[in-house]
Amino acid sequence: MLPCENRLIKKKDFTAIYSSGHSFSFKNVIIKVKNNNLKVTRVGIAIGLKFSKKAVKRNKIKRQLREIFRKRIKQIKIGKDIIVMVKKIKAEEFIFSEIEKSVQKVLKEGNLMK
RNA sequence: AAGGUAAAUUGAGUAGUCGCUCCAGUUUUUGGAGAGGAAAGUCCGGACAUUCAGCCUAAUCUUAAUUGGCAAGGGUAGCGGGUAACUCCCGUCUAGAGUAAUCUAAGAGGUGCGAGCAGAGACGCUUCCUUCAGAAAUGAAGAAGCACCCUUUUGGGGUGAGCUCUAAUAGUAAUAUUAGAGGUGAAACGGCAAAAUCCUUACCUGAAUGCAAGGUCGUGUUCUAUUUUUGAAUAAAAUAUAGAAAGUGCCGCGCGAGGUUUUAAGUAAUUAAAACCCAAGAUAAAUGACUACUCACGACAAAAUCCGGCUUAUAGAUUUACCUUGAUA
RNA sequence: GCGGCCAUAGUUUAGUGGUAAAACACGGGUUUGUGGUACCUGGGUCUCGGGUUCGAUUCCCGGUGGCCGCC
Repeated sequence: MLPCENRLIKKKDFTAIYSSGHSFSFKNVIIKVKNNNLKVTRVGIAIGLKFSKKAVKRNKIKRQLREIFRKRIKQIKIGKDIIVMVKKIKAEEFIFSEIEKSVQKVLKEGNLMK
């Protein structure tokens, strides 16, 4: 789990990023980014019913994404708001290492790494 | 040994590193706790909260509120019991399925069950009608009284089972068994009731909405209306009250119809007593990742007010009781 | 989370236990030199699985998919 200051919580922030954020994607992972005028990076995760109808699967991918960003939070450029979304995934690709790789690629594409 | 029936338990484990939620301490890292048998579907029933509550009667007065009754609405439907309550559970009767263990059932009465004819009376008979076969005539199918015997032909008679009533015995009761009587003897015996009730009967019951119920504190933003003051000409500022929009803190929120063990009552569901125990409480919402070892190589699936049921999903493992068949003694 | 509703032809709707209906659309045919119009005609697993019933789109139970409301 991420520390409190690195979480993206408020509804306003989400709608702002959805409307005017830059988006990048690789395979099944999509990212939306916007500058905030703070000294921290904030990450929000959006997993809808469309990903899977089962709560277990949705919870699991949320946890895995959080773990990925927790490891990398200090490597990401400061002062960004990020939303992460995931499309439907086949059972074979539903593995931690696979998701980690694709997230890594997306972050490079968006030029977010230090 | 094989096959079957009924039920119960479990739902990978151990060690380490980093990280999350809550609690306690302490003052900057220390200790403890952290998803399920279905947490699910939301199909029922409660607890709890808010709002509403017709008529009569008695209690000094008042009230839905205490007593007794009615109306309206809702529920239940073999019989008996359990429970806070239930469409649940237990026991039992009847009917049906099975060699059996056992399983299934919403199982009161009336009205009703396509149209017409005969008939006292039709859901059944016949005809129309529908479907199938056929070139057609026509035949078959469209729920439902039986078996046997005698006589003999479009019929007549007898016996049994079945039906109704009465009595005795057993049982709290539904009911069962035995005995007797009655008419019927084929067209009136009997079937369907899941329409979850149009009417009746008996019994039970305030109703509606649901924790996004509801309560409370403060902050600050925007808009609208009103009042007062300043001010002056339609504008600005301040104060107070009310409403709306957006966002948010706290309570509700987990010690409870609670668990575990023992004893007692009961065929059982369950109840009573004693001892011990405290076991998630989040709010963009906590359980993940990595490493090592073991095996059966891990199914279905994750709390969101709480509890009792029902229903549906579920890999594998373990246990108990019973039944049938076969073998041996 | 709590509560409610719906599913019938390609689309929009009827259908209160007894042969699945209408409009538009679509396919085929006739008329026409061709097209339109007009006329004739065709196509349903009544969302899926059980149950009650002689008989179910309709009644009951369960699943699947979709939609809506709530400080």
